[in-house]
Amino acid sequence: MDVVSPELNSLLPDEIMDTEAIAMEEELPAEHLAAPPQSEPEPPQVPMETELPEIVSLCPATTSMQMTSTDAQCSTSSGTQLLLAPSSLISGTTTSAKTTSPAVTQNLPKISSVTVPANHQLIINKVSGASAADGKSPGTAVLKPEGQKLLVAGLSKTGQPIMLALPHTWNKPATTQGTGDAKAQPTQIKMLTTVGKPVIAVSSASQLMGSSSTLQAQQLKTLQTVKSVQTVGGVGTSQFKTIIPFSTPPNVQQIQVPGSRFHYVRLVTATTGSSTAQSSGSTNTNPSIQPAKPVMMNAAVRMSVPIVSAQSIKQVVPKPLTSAAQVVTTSQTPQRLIMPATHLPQIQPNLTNLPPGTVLTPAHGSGNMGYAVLPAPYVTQIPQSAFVTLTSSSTFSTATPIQTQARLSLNGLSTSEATSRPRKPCNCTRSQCLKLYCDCFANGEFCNNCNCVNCFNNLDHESERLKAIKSCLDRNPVAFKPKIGKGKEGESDRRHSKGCNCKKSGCLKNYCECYEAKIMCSSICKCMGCKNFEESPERKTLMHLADAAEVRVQQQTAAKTKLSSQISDLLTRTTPAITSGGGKLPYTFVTKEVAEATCDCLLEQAEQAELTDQPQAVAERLILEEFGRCLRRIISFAGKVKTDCPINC
DNA sequence: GAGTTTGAAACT
DNA sequence: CAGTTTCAAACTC
Repeated sequence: MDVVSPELNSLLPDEIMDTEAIAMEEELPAEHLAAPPQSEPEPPQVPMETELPEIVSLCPATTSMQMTSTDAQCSTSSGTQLLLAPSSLISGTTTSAKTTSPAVTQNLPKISSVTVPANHQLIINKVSGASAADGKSPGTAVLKPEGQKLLVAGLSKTGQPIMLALPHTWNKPATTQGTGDAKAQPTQIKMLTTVGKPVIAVSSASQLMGSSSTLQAQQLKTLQTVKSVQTVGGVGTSQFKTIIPFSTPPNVQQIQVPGSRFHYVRLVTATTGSSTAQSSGSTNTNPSIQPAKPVMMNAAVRMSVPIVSAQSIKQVVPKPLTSAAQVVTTSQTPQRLIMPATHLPQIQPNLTNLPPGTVLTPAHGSGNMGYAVLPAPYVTQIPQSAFVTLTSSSTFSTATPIQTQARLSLNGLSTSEATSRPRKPCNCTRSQCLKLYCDCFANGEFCNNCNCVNCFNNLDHESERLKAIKSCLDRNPVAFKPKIGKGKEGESDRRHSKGCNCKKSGCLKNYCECYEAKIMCSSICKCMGCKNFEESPERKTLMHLADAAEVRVQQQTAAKTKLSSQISDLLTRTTPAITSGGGKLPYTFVTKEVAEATCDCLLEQAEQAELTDQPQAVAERLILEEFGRCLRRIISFAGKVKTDCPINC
């Protein structure tokens, strides 16, 4: 299957390919492709992943606000409810409408009907003129050619909104195809739903918003957690890339590489009408024009980002994005974006002030797109206070002022992982950390504080890294997917996706990926002499030992913590008594002269004791008492010095 | 810390 | 797809 259309390939870094969606589609059994009754329970199929390929997207608020009527929807084969609008775009075919959430349906136009094929693909063809519902293309909803916007939204069974917003330009052929003909090359929007998971596709902000581009920033308030979406692309192609438009201009797009944990942020300049994205399935003959466009999105900021209801989307209050930096936040997530609109001359010098590793990719052709690709782990690795200034050299030649300082606080899984469970530093020496041997690379993270040699797994070597990612994905499209995921129903909750291949370790050492993941080997393992199964006495023994060791470690840690706390408390309580005005005493108060004077005092005391024929014990006591007095005098003097000289001198 | 063992990844 | 090599982590001493 052609995963990435030529136009998106030209638009995005090479490595941005959706393996997860591919796998997802491949994993979907046939029964899931058939349309079940709406009331049918959730299909049992569970993707072999623990990390749900949810997607964070920013859905333009005005997309739904532009809608004027209500209740346009249909259902997918998986039971997902879809909402299609506006009705003027669609002339009906077969699928019956279903009721959906008022939050979603409000302000949406009615449509007569639309067909969602049993393969979970919603195909909307733009056909000029009258209805195309001539039966020649079953399962196809027909768009009118006016370039109108289409919103596909709905609710999953869990009530989460599913939205697909399309720019009006989507029903034009992609500019990247050059000779594309809108009529001959109908736009197809392929929507892949995943069992029980909401789907969101977000259109290009610039395309959607038109003159309302200033509203884009507010749209950032909407964060959607999404399962899988494929959008854009032409006939026979599937797009699984994720670009989430933030605004225009500038546009900030999150790009998710499904199957991996790379999160990208792309800042894109405004696209003009001439360079507006046009989707088509035909070949890309003009890659220079690359507008922001909606693409497949996936996960990784996943899990922790809650789904925002369609109502929330509509409640976003448009507010012009002016020169002042705006902090766009969502009440439901800590994610935010600061986007000051500053004029070009002020920006260009900032190119030299970018944080290390920031990648600026020259704009293509038309020059209206410049972007930076920042893997989210990098975002999480840089200080939160760091601002990333992104722009494009070619952008400077345009009339559109661009300066985007984006501070992304991705509060997703990767962030928490990065902060709470920092990856063990790698020690790669020969792989340049660009092969899956490297744990950092394999987990989609940059090397950070590692001990590697000749490391290329950083933004200084972004091009090499991207090539390596692509190479890995070529070899194995799911190379960046978690290996440990859910097994089939009735099996263990977690299991290795490929199974191990151990021969000598008995699968009871960390050489074994199953054992390392603290899971038992399964039927798909090809190991020899496996002892990593439920009833294995060796395994039980090891588990007990490991548990005991863990308890010991925890106890030791607790003891250390308690001791440290006690010491700290003691110092806190005693410090005021030995200081003057708080703070530390001058650290140079024990000078050579002071020490000599102290020793003289002690010797004098010793001589006194000797002269008076005191017993040794008494002599020692007298000396110690003298020492105590000396110390008190020293401390007292030091305190006075500190008072006279606030700076430690 | 150096050397060995191990199995996944990469290569052929 | 199987066999071999490479690689880095796990392990041992």
